[in-house]
This record gives sequence, structure tokens and C-alpha cells, in this order.
Amino acid sequence: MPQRAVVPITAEGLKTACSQCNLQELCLPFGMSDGDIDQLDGLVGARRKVKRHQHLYRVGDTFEAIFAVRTGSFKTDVLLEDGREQVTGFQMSGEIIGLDGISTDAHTCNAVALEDSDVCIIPFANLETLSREVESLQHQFHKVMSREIVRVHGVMMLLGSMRAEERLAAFLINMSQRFTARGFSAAEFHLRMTREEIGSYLGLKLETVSRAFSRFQENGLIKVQQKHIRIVNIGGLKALLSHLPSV
Amino acid sequence: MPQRAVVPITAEGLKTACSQCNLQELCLPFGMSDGDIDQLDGLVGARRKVKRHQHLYRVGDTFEAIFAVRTGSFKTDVLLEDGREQVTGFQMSGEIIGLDGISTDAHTCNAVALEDSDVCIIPFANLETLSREVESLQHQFHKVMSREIVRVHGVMMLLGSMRAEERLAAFLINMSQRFTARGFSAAEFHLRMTREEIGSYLGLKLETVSRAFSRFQENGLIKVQQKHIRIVNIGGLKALLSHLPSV
DNA sequence: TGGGGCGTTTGATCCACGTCAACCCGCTTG
DNA sequence: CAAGCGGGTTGACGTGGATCAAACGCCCCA
Repeated sequence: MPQRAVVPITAEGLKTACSQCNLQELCLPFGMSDGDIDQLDGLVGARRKVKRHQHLYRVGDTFEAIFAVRTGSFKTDVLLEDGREQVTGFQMSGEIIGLDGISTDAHTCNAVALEDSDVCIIPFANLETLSREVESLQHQFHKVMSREIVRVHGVMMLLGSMRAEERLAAFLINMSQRFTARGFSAAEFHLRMTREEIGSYLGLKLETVSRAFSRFQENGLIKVQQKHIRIVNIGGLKALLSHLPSV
Repeated sequence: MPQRAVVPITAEGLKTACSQCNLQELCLPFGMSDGDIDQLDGLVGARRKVKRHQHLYRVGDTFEAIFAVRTGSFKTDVLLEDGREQVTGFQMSGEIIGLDGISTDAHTCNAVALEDSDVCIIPFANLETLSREVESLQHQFHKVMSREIVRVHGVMMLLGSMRAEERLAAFLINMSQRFTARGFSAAEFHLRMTREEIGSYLGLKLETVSRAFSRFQENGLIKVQQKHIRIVNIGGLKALLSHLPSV
């Protein structure tokens, strides 16, 4: 199968078919009719494998496509000159990466694979063309962008107004929900990111994250074994969010 | 001039014309050809006045339109059950409010006028229809959404990784740039929001904001008189961001 | 013209989280 | 099998910003 010119060496020539993909309900096609989804098959160019710790794109890369995570997971981050890192998000299968690039035709953050991963390449010019013809695609794409804005508003709330344990509880609940949506256990999962990356995302140092995990375990809320998490008392975690602290 | 059914009582029947508007370069029409902009005139429904401290919309309101600020300014915020507020943004003339509503067809934050203000109502269904026909509008709208994503990534950096004075310096520089873009002085401006609102946006308490202002004044970076700010040493402010703290 | 209230400033004290450091564990590599 | 290392945990201590509290100034309005 011939490789396309736009596709870097790391890309697979494999043609992707949204119509055949089992991530439909989590991804761009969500809510679209079968007929409309068939049209997407022509849009999604190819797949690309990204190995653990490799960049999918970097700050400054020219923007040509957005990506849908097929397998694996990613973090996106932005760096300060002095090296401080802020993780802006963790992305799992079905989620869209790269929307930051539309604004200036260049990426404004880095996207790094947390494990060996695999994305669908969605050339942005083609997406705009097709979404002028397919109303449901246009609408879905707008929802995807809006959802990202809403997500980040939530993170701002978390960073600006919550204390460490609230932040971590919110993070765990969020992870649990996303694993559930993907057919995995809500109560038991494997975190792909380090304590430092979690901390960066939550505006905390890794030691604080580690201590909060330990505290949760002492209080019987979760069971921690390195990156493996088991949620024992989801209600207790949720209570940390709606709380008065000492009830 | 007849009022339209969709328009609430607070709305003015005044027809808006993007083609005549002097905010073009700051607003949705940015980068569009005159001919394309003429098409927007049919899209933008009406204007609406919002008095100081009144809501433009609230969490839960059904989403029907996005808004372009014509005059005045707004804050958007999200509240926690226990009353904690997180300001998610301040919007000035030409900026678009309401993108958070697309995701679920209901608004997920509140928009409140900081002073007597005036917005253009852009019915979203019409915007989608027209942007299927006018490529430049489609593209501009995508850029507006992406720019919002990039902005909030910056705020995450600020909330997650910067100390109080860095946050406030970044805030002042950003305000200065936005005033400049609107033809106002880069060095002297009037803040529309309270110390508490600034603090909420920056993840700080109002006392901390106040102290940081005072410190900046002591160091000859700015001159503060209540809400009136004069930037004396913009380079000094910028240095606070790229810094080593004690140089 | 005077009073009341909101927003702001400033000081004194506290504490949640950061910093620094030691140590542990599981994996990799020679 | 040892050595090295990246990631994680835990403890002791320091500090930036929160909290609590008092007072001030501007503005609105009677």
C-alpha cells in the first residue's frame, strides 16, 4: 500500500475506516448517522504509530491535521523557558488531539505518547471541506472543540480553587469515568502517567501527589500499588469534592 | 423596528451590521473579505444591552447563540456548590462569549457584565448554516474556538506553575496588549473587575492581589490608583515572567 | 453635607504545600 | 549477579500565600 507524501516516516499506510471502528461513540463520529460516517472514511488519511515518550507533534510544528487516539494514550504540555512544565491534558482512545494548532496554523503545545500508541490522522483542510457538506460532521466537530473548552474550565476551577486532595479526587473520578466509557473497570485501572505528570496537571509537586495517594489509602478510599489504582470507596472520593472537609 | 420572537425583552431590535462595524479586525469577521462579511450582516440577529452585574446567561440556560461583545466587558465564571468561584475569563469588545454552550446545548458557565455593555447576538444554528456556505467564515470560527483553547492552556500554565507575582504580571501584560489592540493606551488603563475577581481568575485571594500590586508599585513597575493602572516599566514586568526571581 | 457600604490596603499569624533529603523498589543492562 | 537508574514513598523543615482583622478611601445617596 503506497505511502502518502504528507505522512511522515513513522506513519503507517494503513487506511482507516471510521465506519468499521469500535471507537465511534467516543470519537468524532459520535451521533452521526451510518451514512454520514461512511463519508468520514474518505477523510481520515492514515494511521500513525507513536512509541512511548515520542512526540506526536511539538510546539511550533506547522499545523496540518488533528489526530484521534486509536490505541494508547498521550499527554499534552506546554513548557516555560526555565523548564517548568504544565501538562494541559491526558488523552485516551477516541479523544481528539491537536485543536490548539488551528488558531495560528502552528502547534502551541507538545503531544507525547505515554505508551506505544496509534492515532488516526485527520487532515484539517479535508475536515473543513467535508464538514461544509456534512452537517452532522460540522456539528460534531464543533461539539468536540466546545467540550475541550468546557473541560479546561473545569481544570481551571480545580487549579484555582481546590486543595490538593480535592484535585486528586477529581482526577481519579475523571479517570474512572473515562475508563468506564471505554468498557474498562470503573474501580480498577492502570495509570499511564508518572506522579510528576499528574502533579504537573494538577498544579502540585510529585511528593504532594504521592502523599495524597497514601492518605486516600489510609482512609480506605483507594488501594494504590505504584501505577495500579483500585477505587474502594468511590462515594468517599466524591464526598471530598462536595464536602465540608471534616464530615 | 419589530422585535424578534427569540430575542428576550432585554434585547434591542437594532439590526447589527458587521460590514459597518469598526471591531471587524478583533471579532469574528477578522480576515474575511468584504464580500464575505456582507453575508454576516444577515446572520447577526440583533443586539442586546446588559447592565452592570447582570447576567448575559447562566449555567444551565439552553444554548441558542454565541455573543460578540460590542461595548463594555464581561466575566465568565463557574461556581462550586460551596460557593467558591472560578473566573474563567474576562472578555472585551470584539471577543466572543458562549462557546462553552455548544458542547451540551446548555451553558456551562455564567457570563456577567462588568459594566453596562452591549453584545451582538449570533444565533448558532444560523452560524453553522452560513459557515457551510462561506468557507472563510467557517475557518475564522474554528480559529476563534482554537484561540480560546490556546488561551485557557496559558491560564492553566499560570495557575499550575507560576507564583503570585508572575501571575499578576502576566495578567497586566495581557490586559495591556488587549487594550492596545483596541486603540487604547498600552500603559494606562482602567480595570473593570475587582481585586477579588482578578484573584479568582489568577487563583489567588484578593489580599494577595492587592499586596502584589503594592509590591509592583514599590518597585517602580506600575502606578496603582484603585482600578486605574499605569505601567511604568513594562520591561520589568516582562522580566518577572522570564526571570530568575532575584536578578 | 454627612453617613453607610463596598472595595481596597496593610499588618499579624497560620498552615498547606513546597523543598530537601534519605531510602526503597522493580527493571534494565553489562 | 551486581550496579545503576528511574519512579515512588516518607520524613523534617521552610515558606508563600491564606486567613483573620483592622482601618481607610471612594462613591452613592439621603
